[in-house]
Amino acid sequence: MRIATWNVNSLRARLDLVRDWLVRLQPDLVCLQETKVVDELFPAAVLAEAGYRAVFAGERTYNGVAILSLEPLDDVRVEFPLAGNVDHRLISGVSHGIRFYSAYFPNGRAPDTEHFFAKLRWIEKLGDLLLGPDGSDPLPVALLGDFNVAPEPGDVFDPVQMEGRIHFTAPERAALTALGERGLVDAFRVARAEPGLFSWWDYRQGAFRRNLGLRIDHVWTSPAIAEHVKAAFVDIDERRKPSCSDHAPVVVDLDI
DNA sequence: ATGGTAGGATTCCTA
Repeated sequence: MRIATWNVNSLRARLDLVRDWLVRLQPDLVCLQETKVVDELFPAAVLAEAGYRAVFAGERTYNGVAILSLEPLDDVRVEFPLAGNVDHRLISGVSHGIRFYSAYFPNGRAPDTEHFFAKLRWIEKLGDLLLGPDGSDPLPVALLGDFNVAPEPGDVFDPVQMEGRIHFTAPERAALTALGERGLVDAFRVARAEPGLFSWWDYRQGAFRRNLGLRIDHVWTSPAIAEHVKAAFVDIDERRKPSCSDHAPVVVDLDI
């Protein structure tokens, strides 16, 4: 089974790239973030032509998540981890006996702002939602998405320069560590231990050309699923193309 | 320290 996550930064702006990528890579399931489209305008027909079903939860201009799959998903849920926040950042469905989540974590904007603390709370509440207060979900879980956090020094272009900046602060990394300790494994890292495997580069300042990237897009799974990881890669070619997203797809191959 | 590029709905907001 090939699974992937891709923050497309507007699905309609990226539709040709996404469709061509699906046809070429043939993933079984793809989690998208920042679709930036209301459900009424979701381009389901174009994706269906490429052979993919879609479930989605979007809004105007911002946020928006979807899961594309070759096989239909069961028991689809649209959820809002943080009470009072209606950003469309989380959708899930069941396939192959696994609950797959497409998640768009809050950006946080800048350390020690209200948005930053809301990000930390959102991550904590996501853990409650995925794994329950006692870490018990009846199904194994796969959490794919734009986590907006680089967990380790090898996940940022310069850990000294980045230390304490948004995406690489101690509280953000601690929030991810706590989430993992509830029963999730970085499945990408099962196959790929080396530093510098970035998934996002800012559009500005020639960041991609200079490889000033971060690994903030992740595939985390229950331990029983992580045992089945056979390969993983960032499809960096998608970041070189005209009119590309600022994120590249992250792909994990499982022998299930 | 600041601002830089991109997308989307409209002269700014978010990332």
